[in-house]
Amino acid sequence: MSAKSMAAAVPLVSEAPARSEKPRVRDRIRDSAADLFYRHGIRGVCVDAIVEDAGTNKMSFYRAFPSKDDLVAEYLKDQERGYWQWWDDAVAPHAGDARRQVEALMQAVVDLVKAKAKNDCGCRSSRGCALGNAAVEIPEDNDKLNAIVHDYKAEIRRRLRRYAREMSAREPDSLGDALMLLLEGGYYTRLTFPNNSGPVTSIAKAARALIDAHMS
Amino acid sequence: MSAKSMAAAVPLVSEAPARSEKPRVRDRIRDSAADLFYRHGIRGVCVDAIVEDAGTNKMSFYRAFPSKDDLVAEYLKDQERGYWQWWDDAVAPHAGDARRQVEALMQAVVDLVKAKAKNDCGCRSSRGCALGNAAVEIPEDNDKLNAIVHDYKAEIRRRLRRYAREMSAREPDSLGDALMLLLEGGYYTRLTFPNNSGPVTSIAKAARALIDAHMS
DNA sequence: ACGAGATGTTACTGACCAGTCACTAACCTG
DNA sequence: CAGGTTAGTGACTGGTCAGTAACATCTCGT
Repeated sequence: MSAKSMAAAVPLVSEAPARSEKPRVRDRIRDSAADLFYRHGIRGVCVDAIVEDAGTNKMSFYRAFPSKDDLVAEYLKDQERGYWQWWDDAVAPHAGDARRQVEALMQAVVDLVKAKAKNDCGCRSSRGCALGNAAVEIPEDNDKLNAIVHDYKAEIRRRLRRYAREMSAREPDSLGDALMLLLEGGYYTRLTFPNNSGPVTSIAKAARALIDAHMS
Repeated sequence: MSAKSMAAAVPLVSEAPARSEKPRVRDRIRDSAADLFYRHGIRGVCVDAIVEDAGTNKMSFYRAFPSKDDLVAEYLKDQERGYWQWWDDAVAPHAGDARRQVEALMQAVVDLVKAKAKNDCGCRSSRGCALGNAAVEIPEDNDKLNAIVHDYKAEIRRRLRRYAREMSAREPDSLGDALMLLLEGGYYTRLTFPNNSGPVTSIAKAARALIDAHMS
């Protein structure tokens, strides 16, 4: 946790580079979990599979996380953080121009889909939205996890409605919601159209048409 | 399966109506499974829970279904059949007018959302699309179940593109795909906006705007 | 009333899975 | 080098779950 221990992870002298510096167990677990949860679903991945993938063991897991659910919560929050990072990067070049920001966002979705696999920004896309998919699996009485997903989706809605307002659209809330439907539909359909030819490839064009319709 | 056994389910004379004719075990299992799978997800419902809800026992279950997976396959196909029924009913009043058919379909989605709970046609909506949600849970190596979901989504896409073509839209495939994104987004967001105020309430308006944009 | 097919009961197997325990080994820091 | 921290091992508990076996009962058409 301390700055000192962080520095210690960096080799002071060049050493046998056979295997790069092994990160802390906790981080390896998080990385493995992110990968496995995303690909196989949360209920489809057991703790043993995670620790095996992370090259560690169950005791180290439970020393780092009180329970599997706590790891899931961290996974969801990590995915959310990464998503907002990706979002902000996509819209940053057009600050002050809400319309261009939305268009850049939608184009970024298309680019993500057309990218080979996991790309630099750490965003996975081949199975759509990690948080949305989690909503299918989280039991309804799990308030903690459901709240994470709900807050995240509510923030998406809030942002898109704000863009619509900023571009002075007619009925900005309707436009914002419509854009959200496109976006969510894009993620959802990735589950069954994992190739680069699914309906999501039309999302940028559709968004432009929708915006035009609200800019009389 | 035979016509004779079907007829036997219909009482020939009026009889004690205390409890309506108890359907065959197999059908009760299917009904319970449909309800539980939809509400809690497929991996979240065990065989014991299904047979208890159906008022039967595990042996009768395995006499009627070779495995849980076979029940899941039937569940998915049942849901699909019910969905097309609902779809066809929604568009039937506007046969020959593709644009009105799409508009009626989207309005039917809104109506479904605004309906209190499960409605007459047997369509459930509070947790979105049963088939789409299943796609989150089905392991990638389960070709049989994945094929069911894929074919279903491909048919949605095919139909919407056909409507777009029939209404002589510009770039009909793009319009069809855009409509599909709206539709799928509507289902997906139902998971996290289960009330009647989610983005899906804007779907009919959004669809009209999109169609307009393709009808210059 | 009878037989056959449909259904129920109980108990079981084997696999999986979350979480724990006692103990050991490596490593960093002072 | 001492003592704390971090990580690894293997065995274990208690629970869940899919699927099966043997046997008992019910129902319905004839």
